[in-house]
Amino acid sequence: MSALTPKPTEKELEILQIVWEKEAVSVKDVHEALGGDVANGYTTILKLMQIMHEKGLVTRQKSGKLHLYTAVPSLENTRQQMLDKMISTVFQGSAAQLVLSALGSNKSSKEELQEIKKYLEKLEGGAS
Amino acid sequence: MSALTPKPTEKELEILQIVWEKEAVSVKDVHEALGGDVANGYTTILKLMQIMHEKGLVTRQKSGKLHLYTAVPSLENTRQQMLDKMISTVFQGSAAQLVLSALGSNKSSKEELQEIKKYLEKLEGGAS
DNA sequence: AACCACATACGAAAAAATTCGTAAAACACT
DNA sequence: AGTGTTTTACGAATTTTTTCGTATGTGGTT
Repeated sequence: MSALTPKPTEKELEILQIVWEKEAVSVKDVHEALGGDVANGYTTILKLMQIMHEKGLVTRQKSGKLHLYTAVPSLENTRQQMLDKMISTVFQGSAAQLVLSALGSNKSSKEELQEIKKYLEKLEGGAS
Repeated sequence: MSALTPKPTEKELEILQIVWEKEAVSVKDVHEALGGDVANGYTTILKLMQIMHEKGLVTRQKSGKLHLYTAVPSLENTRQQMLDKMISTVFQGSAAQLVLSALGSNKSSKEELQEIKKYLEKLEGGAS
């Protein structure tokens, strides 16, 4: 087991998205990526990122006069955590049901469906 | 456009789970299903359900001295909404990626994987 | 060093979500 | 009608999350 990071709040997740995309980002980067002052005040984003730092959701390092932030939890882990929770809360614990629902909305291309099928076949070869 | 129900909060979602399972439930039912007083005070659940009623997440009808609650948003719609949001926030908009993640970590049974495969084949016949 | 632009720190307010104590109402039974 | 039990109503406190104003710091330029 590792020292887990707390579950990000909704706004924190928005910020993490940007941080994941770009590896190391300034507050300004995030603020702009989220739509600038129209959407959020600069100090609002700053404060959020400071809190995220306190919580251990991001690390940061000085670069000149500004801070560059990096995500601590990986995108994959976060995805997994969120999926698990969703599966247990609205899919009766069945990952398969979630998959069927996700496929059902018809947002995947033929190529993607192919890829999924290939992956399924790979799975069938190995684990239970 | 229809008058949508607001997005349920986390606790509200816990309650909705019970309501979905049982069609029409009393506060007592929900309270017990969620673990009784150990987990939540009775009036806490009651209050939450009253708020959900105000918000339009549930309807209710009197039955003797108590109220029986029914969910307004369907389980399917809620699932879809939650999936869509999750896909857009942590899966770069790709349902296929979500599917791969959900299959990857997990223990879906061989039978479930088969079912998914079958469904995929059905999909390939139709949509793009 | 004085100034300016930009970045951070801090504190506190506002908003949202959760919890619960207390009182009133509804029904059942005597 | 009176008493007891269950259920609801209401108000308020608490906690969590989000927002932002103001002050302070930092580095570059003159």
